[in-house]
Amino acid sequence: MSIVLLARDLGLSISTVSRALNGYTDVSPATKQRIMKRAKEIGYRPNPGARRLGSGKTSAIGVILPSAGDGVHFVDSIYSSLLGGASLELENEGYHLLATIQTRSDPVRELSLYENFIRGSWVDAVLLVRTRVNDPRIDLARKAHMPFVTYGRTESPHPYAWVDTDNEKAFYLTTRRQIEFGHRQIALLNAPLEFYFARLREQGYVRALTEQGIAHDPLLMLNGDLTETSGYALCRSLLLGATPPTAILCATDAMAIGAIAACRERGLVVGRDISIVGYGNSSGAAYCDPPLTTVDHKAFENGRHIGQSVLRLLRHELKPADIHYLEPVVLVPRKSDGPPPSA
Amino acid sequence: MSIVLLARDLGLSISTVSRALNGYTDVSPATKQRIMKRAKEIGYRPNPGARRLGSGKTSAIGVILPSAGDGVHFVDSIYSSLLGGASLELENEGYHLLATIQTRSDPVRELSLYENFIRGSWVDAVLLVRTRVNDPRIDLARKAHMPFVTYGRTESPHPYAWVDTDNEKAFYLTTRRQIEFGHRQIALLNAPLEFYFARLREQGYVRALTEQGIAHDPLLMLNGDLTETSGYALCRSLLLGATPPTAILCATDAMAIGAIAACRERGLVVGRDISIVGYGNSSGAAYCDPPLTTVDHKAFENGRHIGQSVLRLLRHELKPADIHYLEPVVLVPRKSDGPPPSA
DNA sequence: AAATAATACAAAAACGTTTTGGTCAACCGT
DNA sequence: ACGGTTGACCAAAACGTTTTTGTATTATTT
Repeated sequence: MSIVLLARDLGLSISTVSRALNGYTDVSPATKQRIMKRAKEIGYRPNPGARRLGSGKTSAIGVILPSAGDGVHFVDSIYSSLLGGASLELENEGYHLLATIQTRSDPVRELSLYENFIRGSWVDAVLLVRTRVNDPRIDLARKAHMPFVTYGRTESPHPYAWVDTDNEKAFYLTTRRQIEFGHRQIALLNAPLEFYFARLREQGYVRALTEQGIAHDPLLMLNGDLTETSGYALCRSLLLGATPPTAILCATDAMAIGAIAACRERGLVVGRDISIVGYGNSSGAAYCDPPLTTVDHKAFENGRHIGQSVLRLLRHELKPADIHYLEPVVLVPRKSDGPPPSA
Repeated sequence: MSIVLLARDLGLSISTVSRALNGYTDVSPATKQRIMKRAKEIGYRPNPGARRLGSGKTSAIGVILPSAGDGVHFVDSIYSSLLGGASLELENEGYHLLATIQTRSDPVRELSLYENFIRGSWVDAVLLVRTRVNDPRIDLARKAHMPFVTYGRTESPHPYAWVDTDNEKAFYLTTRRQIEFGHRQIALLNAPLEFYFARLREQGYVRALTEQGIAHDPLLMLNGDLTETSGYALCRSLLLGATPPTAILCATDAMAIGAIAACRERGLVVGRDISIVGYGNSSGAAYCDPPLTTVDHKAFENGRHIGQSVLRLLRHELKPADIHYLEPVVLVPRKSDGPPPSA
């Protein structure tokens, strides 16, 4: 099965066969054809280990998947779609994803896992998802000269390749929508602000409010993890407060579903007495009661862009500084929001 | 960084260093200590490619993740928890998951992806999840002498290592619960019967009915994919039928949520007018309206068992025939089911 | 005290590629 | 007809481990 046998079988040297298979030009088209044909017949597959040793290339892309929340043992569906898209693009070019699933969110351990991937030369590139405002992973990869693409931006002085969804716009749009409905007390159930996407969402939210001359109220800007449980708890505390909001924007559909449950518990009819908006357009969003107004952020498409970006990086087609993609979001209006009860 | 440099630095031969690092006994404890210490200081990490080439071991475990449904671009959260658990166990021993995410369910492509993993010697073992009644992956792995662990059983004449949840029991219990509530028209919204778990669930369902002298009605046994959309459509068609069921058992919580939406649309109050039961105890199940009665199948725990089983297989501690683990399920009673309206 | 066994280390081969640095012949322009 | 270029191929080195086999030295047995 080895290239040695294949070369012997063809009466050619190992190097010629290797170069033919790797698309070098110093092999005549006829010979190349012959090699390709025989390789397929014989079922030859280069040994990844040997290839790795010979060329230093691993054909693997490393990624560490964050869990959805603290103590929660599953990956946010956003990331599974994202990885699906990336995987699709990468598989086509013979790359595989080397994935570790983090069962608890732990930045320190996450970094050490990436360090292992990078320093141990396990991979040709890494995917950095769910970027933080100051993300040590960026520096780690940069210093090790390991190509990387991030999903989400960060505050780095150096240029880097990123793919992102327009989080700022998304929350600008949903906030504005609530304002136009007549809401003035609009709450934001956000992710922790250490994540850059959370900061962008807050910016979009604040911008919409400011534009309309509404002061943003810190008491209405809460942070939690991305789960239903968190959405429920946060919403509950808001409703029990002195001046409960008339609209609540959530960082994920899951949070929104939790928030809806909290409202229901208080006897509020969501969409009439109070507006709830999600984010992500998850599969469940259309089927909750009422159907959830949300934002489609096209995770799968983003994943494809990430995959393509990695490939361009590895082929040296573009420099990191020239690889940026901001996916536009689309608002998915459904029944969970509307004018405030007073209007 | 190479072992050569490390050996030279220590004034020892490469082989001694290698053997010390790999836990062989023909190195004196003192020397071993010295080597370990220096290796840590110097930050030595064996090159995975070279190790792979030298030993034939890859330190990678291959898995292909199925998407939740047709045309759906995300991984069922069951599998992400499962992989989280497996990953946890495997990382401890220095193994990584080599994962491909299937964005559409395509058994042929799935098989070819596994073939690539196996024949191309990318991995030391594979994880076969969501087994089919007749699963060609089993034969593929067996014939290639590739160690494997399945999640879910199958109809294979040969012994193999498996981990599974007690699907039969789960649906026996939920069906029985409905019968005890007084239901007689109980529908089953199942996964396609090509999946072995779907068959087991049907068996549990039928057993409970038969035990109580109730004939199972083929018209009440429907199959779909595992999404909300499918649950909605299937439930809708049941409700529009001649004799609508008074209770509906669903293969996933997502399907149940879809089913609840369909009931709501018809003006039925779930938990009072009709019973709906899910499966999986997903994070959303507790927050839908009404909170969903479901079955906790401990995907994360199962994943840990899978990881441990793989390790045992690779260490030759146990033979495949001796690795079986059936996780007990626990019913999670909530508010979505109860006595039928007539009672 | 000699024979045997155990211990601790080392030399060298093997793993299967890619890459480097050629060689040789045919073709080119002048 | 001659140096220079190009096209097609090859030999050998390199990659960094593990594994196999070998060899002193020391300990144990009889």
